[in-house]
Formats: sequence, C-alpha cells, structure tokens
Amino acid sequence: MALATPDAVVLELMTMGQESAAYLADLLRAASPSSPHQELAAEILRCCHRVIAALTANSAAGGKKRKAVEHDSAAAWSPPSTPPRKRTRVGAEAALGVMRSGTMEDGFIWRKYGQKEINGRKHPRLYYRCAYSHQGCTATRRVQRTHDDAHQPAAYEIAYYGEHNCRGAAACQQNAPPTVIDFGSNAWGCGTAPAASEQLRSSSLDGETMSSQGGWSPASASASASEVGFFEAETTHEWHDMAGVTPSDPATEFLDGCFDLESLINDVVPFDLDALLNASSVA
DNA sequence: TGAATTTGACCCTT
DNA sequence: AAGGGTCAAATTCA
Repeated sequence: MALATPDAVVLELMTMGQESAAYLADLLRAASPSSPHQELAAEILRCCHRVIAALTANSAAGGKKRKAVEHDSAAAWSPPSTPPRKRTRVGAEAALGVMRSGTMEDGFIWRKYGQKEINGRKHPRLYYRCAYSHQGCTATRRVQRTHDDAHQPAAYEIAYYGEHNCRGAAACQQNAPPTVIDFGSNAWGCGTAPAASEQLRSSSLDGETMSSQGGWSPASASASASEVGFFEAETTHEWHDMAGVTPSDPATEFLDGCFDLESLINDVVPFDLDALLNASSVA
C-alpha cells in the first residue's frame, strides 16, 4: 500500500474533481448550449487546475517525505530467549492511514495488546494488532477517542500501520455486507462482517461497546485506500442522513466529491487553500 | 480451561 | 528525562 501524504491525497481528489467538472461542463453544454451554468462549471475547472498546479509545484520543490513503516515482524515475534529486539516507533508519520469515525469498527478482527494514557488526552490510547498476527499479518492500529461531548456521539481517531496480508482480511472482504463501502483495497476495503463484530469484544474504554455498524463516507467509497490515506468519516448517526442522498447524476456526484474534499481540506490538510489559490493565480 | 483483555513495567525515541 | 509503544504476567470471561 502506497503511502499517501495529505498533498498527494488532495492532488488525487482534485484530479478527480477536475475530471468530474469537465464531464459536468459537457453535460451542461449538451443539455443547453447557451446555459449560464457552463461558466460555473468552467470556474470550478479553473479552480481545480490552479490547486493541482500549486500542489505539483509544491511537491516538485521537495516536500517532506514520509518515513516508511519499518515493521520488523521477524524480530517482533522472536522468542524471549533471543536478545531484546529493537522496538521501532511507529509514530504518526508512519501511519499508512488515519481516519476519524464514530465507531472503532472497520470490519477487521483486532486484538488489543495495550492501552496507554496520553498526555493532554482525556481518554487512553488503545493499541490493537490484527487477530491474524500469528499468520504473519503485520497490521496494527492505534485508536484514540478524540472528544467526549455529551451532545455528540463518540469520535475516534484511528491510525493504521502495516498491511493486512492475512487470510482473515480476505475472508472479511468476501463477507462484506451491502452496507459496506468498498475502498478497492484488501487492506481497508471490507466492512463489518457480523461474525467478526461479535468476536470484537468491547474494550475497557469507558465501558463502551463497539458499534455494530461502521460509518464510512460514500464520497470516499469510490476512492481506493491508496488514494485516501486520511479521510474523515461521519458518525454512524449522521451517515444515515447522507445515505439517503444517493448520487444519482454526475452533478450530484461532483458536489458530493466537493463536500468530501472540503472536509478533507478543512480537517486534514494543514494549509490555507485560499492563500494557495491566490498564490497560484498570481503565478 | 483456553482465549481474550487488562495493566504495570520495560524499553525505545526524542 | 519524558513520552509513547510494546511486552507479558495476571485477570477475566465464555
């Protein structure tokens, strides 16, 4: 699985947006050659082009490269008689994907192996590894509850490390129910298999139990995991509202894509998009 | 009784 | 030295 930096993610999504906008412009042109809405589509195209140009220039200038995950699984599972292995810190930069969700479920079977109080965090950080780790699966994840608002459901920030190369992942994918969003990846692309859910026992996290449904963004559904390394999923509750708005035409699809992109940019990408657009228009 | 979870300690990185 | 990730013995659960 390729590492996806926020810039790369934006670039991918912007490219998709650009293609959608072009398609939208074609549709508008075909429907009504003199439609003033064509200008709007053209404006969207121009914006996409500017962002892509700016991002391309930015990466060409030498953006920070994310460190690759150095999971030495052989050493990690060496018997106690061997010398102590060198533990590799899997910091935030090594995460293959980070998501926020209203649920901790993602369809995989995880085994908790640790819990830690983190400075400045109200809730402990939970450490899980794939239940099929004995098959050599190196996938692990870190779950951090992000806020505890009485008016809002729990939100979790989940960072994924390593890749699922176990049979469990394949089985999971096969059993994915219709509610599942396919990310086009065997690493993330499976949903909540009921059997798996029941094996997931509730953790000690405030006595909470895992939700039986995952909440994934429909807008993210068409993106592969390699394209979206970090995205935001709404809570399950909010999801059902979104589920009713099924993209039925290219225009709606495009707007949904913009919504997804907007949240991604607002919540994830640490740069000022307006400034970026201004800079690229000046250049 | 076996499997999963909890939790304090250990160790690595910064 | 502090913070964070992992180990592994103890505990809990089905």
